[in-house]
Amino acid sequence: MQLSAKLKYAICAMLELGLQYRKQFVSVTVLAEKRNIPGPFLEKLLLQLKKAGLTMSRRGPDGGYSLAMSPEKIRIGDIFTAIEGPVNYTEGFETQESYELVTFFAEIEQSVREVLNSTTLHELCTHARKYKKLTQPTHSHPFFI
Amino acid sequence: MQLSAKLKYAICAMLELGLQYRKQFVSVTVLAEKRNIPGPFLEKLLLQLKKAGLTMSRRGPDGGYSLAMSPEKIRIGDIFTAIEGPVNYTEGFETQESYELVTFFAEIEQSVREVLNSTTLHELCTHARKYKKLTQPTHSHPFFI
DNA sequence: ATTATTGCCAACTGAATTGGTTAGGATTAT
DNA sequence: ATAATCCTAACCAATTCAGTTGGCAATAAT
Repeated sequence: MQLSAKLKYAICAMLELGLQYRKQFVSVTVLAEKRNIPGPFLEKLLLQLKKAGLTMSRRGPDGGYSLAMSPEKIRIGDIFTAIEGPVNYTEGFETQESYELVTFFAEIEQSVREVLNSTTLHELCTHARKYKKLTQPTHSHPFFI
Repeated sequence: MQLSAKLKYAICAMLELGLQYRKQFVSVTVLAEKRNIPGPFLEKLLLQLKKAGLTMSRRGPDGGYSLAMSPEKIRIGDIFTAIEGPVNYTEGFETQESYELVTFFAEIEQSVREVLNSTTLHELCTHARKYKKLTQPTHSHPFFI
């Protein structure tokens, strides 16, 4: 039971866009190289995220993608939903003489939703920045080379 | 983001076996008809559940499947794992220059595990019995036909 | 105006997975 | 013996996954 590559790529890309928020548009090529994602594939994902209202874009030189809103307003669950469709655990049980399970799985579904919606992209970015500081602490200053 | 038919079938079947626990072995055919699942397909699932140690079986006339242990000891997560493999949300992030996300998704993974492991098959059976009583309350006694 | 740079869009592809079926063999109660 | 059952392997069509290819549309800089 693993996450799809699609979803992982999407989350990586959104994280990177979150870290670059309000700086400039990031081109697909740069994003793809930075996070080691196949370019044309990432392109489709960013477009999908755009249609879901999570990213925006500009064409032409120095164009690229950016978040459509501040990282505080984007939850991990939003990315999930944009890529994999809405969480729906109950569908299908009705047809199998197992109505009992519908109400039950509705609860599990709700729990999963809460887990995915309990974290924003902003928190993920904070986590990532802290991580970066920990792993690359000695940023040598030009004077001390 | 839906559950696979496989998983739904497996849970329906396990629920039915839970309701019949300690009564008799239930044949694949009967189970399949009762829960409206394609027979040969269900057969494979029950075998898979057996290999995971959740069901046991007996061949020959009056043979069939039964739970390998009491419903109290079987968690929904166990059925998930038997069918879909272990929950693993972190794999793949290491290779994408996104180590930051590993620790993060390990937490989400843990939350999902807890949700799935917080309920036993026994509770599901209790829920189902209650549901049955509510929907089929007037079980007409032979004397009063 | 031209050109280079970007995003946008549709079609295609190979491999894997899903959701099954078919056919036959092994075991066991009667 | 035989009928009922599980066990095993092979097969199948359709869909999804994980991409690639190729061309069009917009835009900034010259």
